[in-house]
Amino acid sequence: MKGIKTIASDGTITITPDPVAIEPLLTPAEVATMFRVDPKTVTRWAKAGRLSTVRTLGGHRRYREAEVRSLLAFGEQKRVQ
Amino acid sequence: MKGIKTIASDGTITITPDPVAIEPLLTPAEVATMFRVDPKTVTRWAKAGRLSTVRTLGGHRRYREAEVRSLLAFGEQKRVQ
DNA sequence: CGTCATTAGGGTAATTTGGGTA
DNA sequence: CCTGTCCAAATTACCCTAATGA
Repeated sequence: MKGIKTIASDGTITITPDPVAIEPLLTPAEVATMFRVDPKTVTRWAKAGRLSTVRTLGGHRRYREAEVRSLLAFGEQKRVQ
Repeated sequence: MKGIKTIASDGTITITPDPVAIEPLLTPAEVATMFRVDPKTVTRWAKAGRLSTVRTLGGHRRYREAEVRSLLAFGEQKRVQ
């Protein structure tokens, strides 16, 4: 069950979007690998406000995949010397 | 229909045929997906009292969707360009 | 009645945080 | 200004078996 549709005993019907599709997140290590930098550097970007973060209840950071990919795509553009 | 139909901003559709509202619950796997952590980590949060839990008669944990979403939003930081 | 994915447990690696420094 | 590294403490991930849920 992926939490798409639930029917309570009282007849309540709840349709919930797939949690996976709501907001794909990346770990610090994954972002670091994508940018070919140290995870610590990614943390500094987050601290500086260059990257938005979602925190786990334990304080670890998670990064939005869409935002990271967008930043990566921008950097991949060829620049004229 | 005698029921009440509500559509949340996140797309969740709730049809309640009775004035009594039933709280939507999430499985450990769903909460883990939303936070991008292991399901066992969600269990640790519950043990530590950081998440309120609803137990099935068999001992499995269920989590309140509203609480999970509010915790996710709380840690969000906006990007400063 | 079985079937199979998920969860609860517990234990042990791996990762992340934060500060300070190069 | 930006990045990599060392450190200790905290958090999270992965391993297993047995039980629960759908």
